[in-house]
Amino acid sequence: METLTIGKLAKRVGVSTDTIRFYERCGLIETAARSESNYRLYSEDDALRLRFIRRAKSLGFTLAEIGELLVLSSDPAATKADIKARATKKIDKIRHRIRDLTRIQAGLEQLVAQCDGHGSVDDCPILEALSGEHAQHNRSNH
Amino acid sequence: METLTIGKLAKRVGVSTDTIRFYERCGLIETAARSESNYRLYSEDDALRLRFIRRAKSLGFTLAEIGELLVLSSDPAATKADIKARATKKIDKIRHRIRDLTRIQAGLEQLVAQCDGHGSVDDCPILEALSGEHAQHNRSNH
DNA sequence: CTACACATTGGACCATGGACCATGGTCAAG
DNA sequence: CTTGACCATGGTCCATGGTCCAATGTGTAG
Repeated sequence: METLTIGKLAKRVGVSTDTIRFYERCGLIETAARSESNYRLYSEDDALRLRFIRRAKSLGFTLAEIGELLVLSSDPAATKADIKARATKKIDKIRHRIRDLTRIQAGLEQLVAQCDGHGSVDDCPILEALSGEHAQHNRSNH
Repeated sequence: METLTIGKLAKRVGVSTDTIRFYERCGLIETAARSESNYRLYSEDDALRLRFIRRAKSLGFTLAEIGELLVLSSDPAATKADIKARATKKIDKIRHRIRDLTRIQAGLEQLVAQCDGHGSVDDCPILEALSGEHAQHNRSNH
């Protein structure tokens, strides 16, 4: 089996060497084997694992969630239902976030629609709305 | 004019005293006047300004952006177009973020749809997709 | 042999928006 | 006078996902 130094692995996968060491510190990848001169040695399996992380990240999973997925993926007692539940939960979170953003967008659009965009800011309807003429635009989100 | 200590102001507006001091450090609110005993002293105007910040935040503006809005709002040379441009730019950013999230959501939904949710993770289509059937011709297993 | 590229470590730093802490001064009530 | 609530400062810490750094060792090409 071909062994890779951290730099080769990084290039092959498309991440930085710092990122690989960071993932190792986080426990996302196992502590690598070492050469005589204490260099980390990797295999193609490690490249696969890093690509897995990259793809999961692009689907919105956090590193912590990816860690869970990786644990499950090598747990003989884990079920497809476990994985599916994680993905479904993530979808729910994203849906929620989209709803929040959509509400915010609507609020801003309403303000923008009220502003003709001419003249000084003295009577800007956007600023007036923020200054709280009608002070009860309640329930902040985060 | 009634003067408020930081605690009273915080309660009135619904933020913490830490938050008010933090905003002062950031330059979002002016350095407060001080009492003989070095206590910060605030007026109703400060309460208005803090509420402005609270509302703008709930509309998705960052503190830096809110700072700009506040500068514009007291700049005689500023125009409604300036404010409107800020709001429109923010809408664009939000729209973009929503598009990203929607794409991610669609990707996840597609994966979830492929998984029947029964049995061990050995042949989980979600994990298989993340493991990169696209990127690698060689699916070694043993 | 001499460069130069690459590897190692631990730690500091980035943005964001505050929360929390210790230590010490101030103020009002009882 | 004492107690407890409030205020001051400057500092650290949180999550997130890394990046950058210095000092030092190693591998390789010319």
